[in-house]
Amino acid sequence: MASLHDSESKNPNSSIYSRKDKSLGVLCSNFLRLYNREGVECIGLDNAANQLGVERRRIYDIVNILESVGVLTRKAKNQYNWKGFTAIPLALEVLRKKAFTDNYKVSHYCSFASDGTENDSRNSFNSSNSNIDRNNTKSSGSSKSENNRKEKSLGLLTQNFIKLFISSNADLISLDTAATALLGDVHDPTAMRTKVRRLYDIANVFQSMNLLEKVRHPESGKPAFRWLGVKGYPGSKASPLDATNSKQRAFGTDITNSVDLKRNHTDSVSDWSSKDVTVAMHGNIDFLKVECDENITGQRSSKEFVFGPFTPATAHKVGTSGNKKLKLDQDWENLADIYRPQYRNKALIDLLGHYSGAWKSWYVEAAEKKQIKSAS
DNA sequence: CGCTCCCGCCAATTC
DNA sequence: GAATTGGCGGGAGCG
Repeated sequence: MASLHDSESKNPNSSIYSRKDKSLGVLCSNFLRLYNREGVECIGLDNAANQLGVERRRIYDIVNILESVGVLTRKAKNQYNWKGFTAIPLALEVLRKKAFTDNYKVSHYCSFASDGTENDSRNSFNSSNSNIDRNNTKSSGSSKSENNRKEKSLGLLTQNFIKLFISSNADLISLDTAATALLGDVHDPTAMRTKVRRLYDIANVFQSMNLLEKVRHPESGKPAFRWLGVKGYPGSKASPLDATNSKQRAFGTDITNSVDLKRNHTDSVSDWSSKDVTVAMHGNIDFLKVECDENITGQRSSKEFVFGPFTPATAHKVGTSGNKKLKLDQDWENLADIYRPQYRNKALIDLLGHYSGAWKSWYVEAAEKKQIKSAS
């Protein structure tokens, strides 16, 4: 039904081109919509670029950001594994811990209380290694920072940006502030501009995922961002924007049982991730069904799971659980081909808005699942 | 006119 | 040495 194929006439010359239609945020939404559905496990960059109708370069942006929050993981050249949103909590939890371990002194930066305490030129923030899974610190010899490239990667920046939020008690952070903090010192206007540009990119995709919210700062009136993290709206038990059809499965069983009005920024993440999620993840596996067959142990039986609102409108039921995943890849490609979203497609845009809303309501729903349950 | 941030050049990395 | 990745910032769109 209301699918998004380009039903209308082909609309030859896309009349109204808007820069916005090409934003990373929109692209991210499309990307998510395209891959966040059951059965998806591997993503080919070429395919993605084609389906989404953008150059490869943009895919890298999206993928890098998504990877830094666990939604994807690199599998091989041109290949990524889809982990899904269920992986976000854990990723955030890890970040939170890391942030503490590394002892981010964000507040320090946020308040602009500068004092030249750091001992070296460019500072800590970036260099705070991200994932040193390699315990063998080959820090031998030159600390020359040859790995400069890596340190400046979008992925790392993304994680640091997040850390900034979850490890500080600042509710609102402007990109300038963030950039300043992330840059450590460096009073270089050029570096600053570049950093801010990147932050805009990140902020856009996070906004599309509803992890971040852009608001106007009360006084200054300047734009700033608020970290929503995994629990969308804290205090507001508010009205789920039109609970997009009831079909949505309320997210596993008990995932968010602690949501509530914690309203404490510091653990906004843990609310969703730490305890509950952990439990949920171990508790009912079927809850996270997106994974790669490779290492799957086999039975996990039925229960096709659809993650929240991004449920494909026309999803074909996998029904018989999955052994057929082998050729799923192929099917997927074909199927995707049919859709072929186009930015110019007005209908698509609308639809995306719809999904965005759905995603939002999903949060609310998760937060109130208890009530919902008793609602009957 | 200043905030956003798309676009794609081209260097670093990886096959 | 070709193909992938992806930093980077010019400069255009938009409010």
